[in-house]
Amino acid sequence: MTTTTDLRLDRDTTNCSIARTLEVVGEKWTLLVLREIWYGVSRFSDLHKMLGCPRNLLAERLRKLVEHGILATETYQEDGSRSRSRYVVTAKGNDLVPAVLGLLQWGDKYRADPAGPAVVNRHRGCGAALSVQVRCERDHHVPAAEVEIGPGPGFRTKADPEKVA
Amino acid sequence: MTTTTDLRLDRDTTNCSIARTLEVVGEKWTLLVLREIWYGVSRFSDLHKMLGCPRNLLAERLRKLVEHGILATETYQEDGSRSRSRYVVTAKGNDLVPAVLGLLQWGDKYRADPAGPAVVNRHRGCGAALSVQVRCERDHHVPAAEVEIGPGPGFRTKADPEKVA
DNA sequence: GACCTGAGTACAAAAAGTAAACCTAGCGGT
DNA sequence: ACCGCTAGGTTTACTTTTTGTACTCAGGTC
Repeated sequence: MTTTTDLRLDRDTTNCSIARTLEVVGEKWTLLVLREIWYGVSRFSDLHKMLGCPRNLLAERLRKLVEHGILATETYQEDGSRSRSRYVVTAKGNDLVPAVLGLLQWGDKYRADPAGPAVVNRHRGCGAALSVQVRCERDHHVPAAEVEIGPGPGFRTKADPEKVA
Repeated sequence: MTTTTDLRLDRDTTNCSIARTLEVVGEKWTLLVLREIWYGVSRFSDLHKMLGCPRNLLAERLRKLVEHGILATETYQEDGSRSRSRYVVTAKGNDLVPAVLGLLQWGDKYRADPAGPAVVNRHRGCGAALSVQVRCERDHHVPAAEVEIGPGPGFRTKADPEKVA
């Protein structure tokens, strides 16, 4: 990853999509809660059992994820129990899959268990293993060294934070 | 994302590549430090200026990233100054690009500034815009709904954490 | 009416994050 | 030889989060 324009030092850093995403999912446990729900765990007590995190944090993280529309609650009722609610991932939540699989892929490569990864992801139907890739619109595979960062429409400088590029 | 085998409730969660990755880069500021360095900022004081984070945290995060081989230090010398060190991303660090661009892409989609994103990423040379995608080995584009999770070689159950699948 | 279970809330202690002051080389000027 | 400047950190005192555990609450079973 390199840069041609000098975004370096007078860039206004308040408009950053990475930071904005981390505001929502960057706290401890949040992405692991999502992991469990993707893996099929949906009830509060099961999530707590799997994660081993404090119950109040689990409640808070779930509340925030629901607030942001990443999770939704569904009510369900088992025979001989009262109705309860469970958590499911929305389409907005599913759009986090590439980012999270990116983290998973890095962990598989650099911090793997001696026995190998605990889970593998495949393309349902086709059965082939998955990878997360950076591609350009012309469908070239883009390695990190060929990523070029340039100012976008919302680019601002520190000197003049009103004016957009 | 769905699951066929029941990974749900008796899965041993201690072998997880997502969690392992977050142990290294999941603390506050860490991914933003990497962002700045990818954007071309490399000196301690410049990083501090751009991020506005506490200096001790910046020092600690840099130390941890270097320890894990995600960053490396280089010494350089400007005219009339003593030699100093700056931080550069290693190949191991660059392998985090897909994950971080995944976060950026989500932020661009759901939490964009009214004016648009501050930066855009392009394929150097070709000039086309980038996207992060999940693909299978047969090169199908895989939407979240078609991701199938199954036990991998390091899969263990809670009941019997010794035995791998 | 006593007891169980799922889904939380409440709270004290520990850890992490924050802000600002302080330290420490080397340089260049005098 | 001393002075002050600068880059790159440490230290310290304070605030906020996270942790672990205990408690509540509502509906259903016995």
